[in-house]
Amino acid sequence: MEQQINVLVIEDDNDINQLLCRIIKKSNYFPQPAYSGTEALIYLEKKNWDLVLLDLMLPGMTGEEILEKITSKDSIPVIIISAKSEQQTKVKGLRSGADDFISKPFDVEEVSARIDSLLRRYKRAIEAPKRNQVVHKDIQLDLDAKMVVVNGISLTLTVREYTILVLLMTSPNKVFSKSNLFESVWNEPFHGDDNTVNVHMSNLRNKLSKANPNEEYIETIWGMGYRLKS
Amino acid sequence: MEQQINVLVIEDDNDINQLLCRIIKKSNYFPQPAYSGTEALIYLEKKNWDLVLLDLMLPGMTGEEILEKITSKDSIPVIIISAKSEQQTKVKGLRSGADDFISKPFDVEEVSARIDSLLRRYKRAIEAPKRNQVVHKDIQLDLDAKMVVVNGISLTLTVREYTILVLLMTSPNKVFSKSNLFESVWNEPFHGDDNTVNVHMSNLRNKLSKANPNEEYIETIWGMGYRLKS
DNA sequence: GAGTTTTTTTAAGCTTTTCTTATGATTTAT
DNA sequence: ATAAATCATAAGAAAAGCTTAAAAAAACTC
Repeated sequence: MEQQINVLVIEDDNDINQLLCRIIKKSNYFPQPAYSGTEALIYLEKKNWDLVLLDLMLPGMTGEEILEKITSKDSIPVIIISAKSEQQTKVKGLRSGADDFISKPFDVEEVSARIDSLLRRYKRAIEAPKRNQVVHKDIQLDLDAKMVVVNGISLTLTVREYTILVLLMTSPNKVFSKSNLFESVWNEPFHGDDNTVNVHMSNLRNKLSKANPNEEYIETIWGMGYRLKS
Repeated sequence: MEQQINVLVIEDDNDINQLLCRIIKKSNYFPQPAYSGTEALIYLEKKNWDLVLLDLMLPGMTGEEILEKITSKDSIPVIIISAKSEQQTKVKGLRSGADDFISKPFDVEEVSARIDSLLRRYKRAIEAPKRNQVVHKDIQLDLDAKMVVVNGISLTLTVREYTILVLLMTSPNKVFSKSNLFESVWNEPFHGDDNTVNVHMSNLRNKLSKANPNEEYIETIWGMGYRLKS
């Protein structure tokens, strides 16, 4: 479920507005043109915007006023796009809360790159920190919560079972010999005639198949060890 | 306790580097000059930087390589400051992860404004999740007042109990091992056979359940640690 | 420095997990 | 086909981990 990214383009010149909208659409964002300050305000109220492109010379309301409205309320990223190219205007714009300032005439590629760059940083900011998850078939393994969900059912595994499952799931194709497994999970050398690993495997399989009887997750490779069944 | 803001200035020209450092100092940030790519890498390892100013033409290592190193690891904001002013270079820089691109010769005020603007957004990003109120079930935790209210009843916790509760509540899903907990709360290495954490947990649970006998807040994950019960 | 509070240690009882053992099943080799 | 090797599973003993109370030690308070 991808979130759509909305960009408000506030620019009275029809051609330039269209051009900007085209740039935005090409990057797979969703542009909304606004041709006056007052129109812009209506849109600003209505939606949650991810980015505003703002011309400074506008009918109805100056760009500076709009900028103030935006920055006083939210922290929506703003890029000013303006024909006023004096240093003073630039500095003032940036200091009043704009994130970038592009002078007209602008280079299409640069505008696109600056939009992407700003959204990249903004998205990183609002994105919830990603969960540390590993998935195989319908097994979901959360490494922070140390939680295992199979077929929608939450399992309570013991440490050994959990550690074995993590090991298998982080190398889904590898065959783990008993020696392998033992030394990784127990952190001590393996002495051949040991049934311990087998028992834990059996218990783990048992719990997994109780959560989903129609699926096999762990494969026995005779004489070699175990592996996730793919 | 104000956090100092560190800015790494990677620029081989001595005069320009000094000028940039002066701009930064004037805004009350802490500049660190680096005069080559290799020198920059050393600094990058050593500290947590809030911003990097990066010249593209460098001895030892190109700016592009440094940019890649930075963006591949962290998300430190980067402003490129370069004499290469072709559109292509700009776009490429921005697309490879830079947040801004300033062409030489630059205007001092504009550089300063762009630095402030970027840091403004960056700080907002990292400070946003730092709320002073944390809530879980009917536990309200005020980090400023260091007060805990459960079920409407104010609790008096000891420092240890309080710190443990804060830790649990700031990562509601995470399982904290005793080692985890001990090292976070006590700030010293954990030696396995220690019952201290257990005792504090018991006391904390005791106080919590006195405030609300009908609710369980802390879950024991056998052999793994503790976690907030959700 | 005596009294109070907090923290740590100790120890006993309890719960859960782990390991061992035993037996039966399955696969491979001859 | 039969023996040998390897694996699966159940059950119970042993070990490890957790809880809690209470005492000892340490850290504050006045």
